[in-house]
Parts: sequence; C-alpha cells; structure tokens
Amino acid sequence: MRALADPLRLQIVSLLAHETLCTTHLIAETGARQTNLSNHLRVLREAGVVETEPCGRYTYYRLRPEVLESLSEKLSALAATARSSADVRRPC
Amino acid sequence: MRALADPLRLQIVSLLAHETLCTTHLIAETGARQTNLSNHLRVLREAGVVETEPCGRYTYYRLRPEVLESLSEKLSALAATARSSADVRRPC
DNA sequence: CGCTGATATCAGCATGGAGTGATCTTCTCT
DNA sequence: AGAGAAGATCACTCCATGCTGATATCAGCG
Repeated sequence: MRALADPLRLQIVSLLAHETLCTTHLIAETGARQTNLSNHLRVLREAGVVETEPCGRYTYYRLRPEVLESLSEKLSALAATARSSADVRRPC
Repeated sequence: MRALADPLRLQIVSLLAHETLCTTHLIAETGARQTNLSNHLRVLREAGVVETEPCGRYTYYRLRPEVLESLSEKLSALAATARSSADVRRPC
C-alpha cells in the first residue's frame, strides 16, 4: 500500500501498466529528475511491484500484475466483509 | 490510497470491516491515544472511507464498502492492463 | 445547573520520506 | 583505452504528517 500511496509512484505504475519502459522513458514521461525517479523505482522494486530487466546499458522496468491483483483482492475481501457485517454493531 | 497507507488507519479499517464501533472501542482495540485516533478517523472521514453516526454522546464509525470496492477495481484494472500489454516494450 | 465522560480541535514537536546535486559504476562506441 | 550516456548510490535539506498534551465542545446524569 505505502509503495503505491505516492503520486509519482502511482504515475509510474500507470505508465508501466501500458508498456515496459526504461528509466529514460520514465524521465521523459514524468518530467522528474533522474535521481528522484531512481529512488522511487527502488521503493517499487523493494515492494515487489516492479521488476527490472537489464538490457545493455538500459534498464527496463516491468510491472508485476500479481502484486496489484493480490492487493485488489485484499481490498475486495475487506469490502465484502464490511458489507456482510453491515448491521453488526458493538454496544457501548 | 494515501488514507489507507498508514498502518494504524489500516488497522482501524480492518476492525470496522467486522463491526461498527465507536471511538471508545477503537481506543481499546488499538491501544492508541484518543487524540491520535481522532486525527486518523478524520483522515478516513475526509477520504470518504468511513462515515459517522452520532448516537447520544457516542460516535459510531462505519466503513463505506463502495470506496474499498472502487479502489479494488481500479487496481484490478491496472493489473489487467499490465497483463494484456505484457509484451509491449518501447524501444530506446 | 454543575459534573463527568466522549469526542473533536488546536498548537507544538519530531520523524520519515521526498527532492536534489554530486559522485561512482557500467555499458557502448570509436 | 578513452569518452560519453544510463542509472544507482550517497549525503543533505526540507516539508508533510504522525504523535502528544492541553483545551474546547457537547451529551447525559445527578
């Protein structure tokens, strides 16, 4: 969750959802500095949201859909639980 | 996203998914201070994740499943897009 | 009414984390 | 080998935000 909570990181994830890109493309698309982008990409990498594929002197970043899918299912399950226990209320 | 990115707030949401609670219960369950909890509840309220129902001198908090559901669908859509464009790669 | 308990708000402090510039490594090309 | 580009890491600054204590508000009860 925290990895996706930053606006720039969410933008990166949206871009990567459509195509695999390397850092240079992401710099061009987002307008962010290289260092800044590299930091955010590290966060996404350590959270398992993206994976890297070195290709010569470029580094391609690809989204890992499983992670998003898994988070989506967790939220959906929470929502379902909430719906089914809508009338449960602990008395004071 | 940002509203759910905090661990304490996520805990609150998990608790509220099972039953509607008032602030006193949440204090007991989480062990957090009243002020702290009230601040987080405000964040969740302003994000539309929870809604309040004043009941005498108590304030009950209830989860709004639509919001979680909507976020879940957005993530799922992103994952689906990523899957379908897994082989799309912009050349450098 | 005043007291007490529930909850919200305010102001201050402290820390995490985002942004930046400088530097280092590694790859490619000549 | 040397130059230049891609990209990671480091060290630093600074701001957003989480936490706290004090205070305000309001409902219920004697």
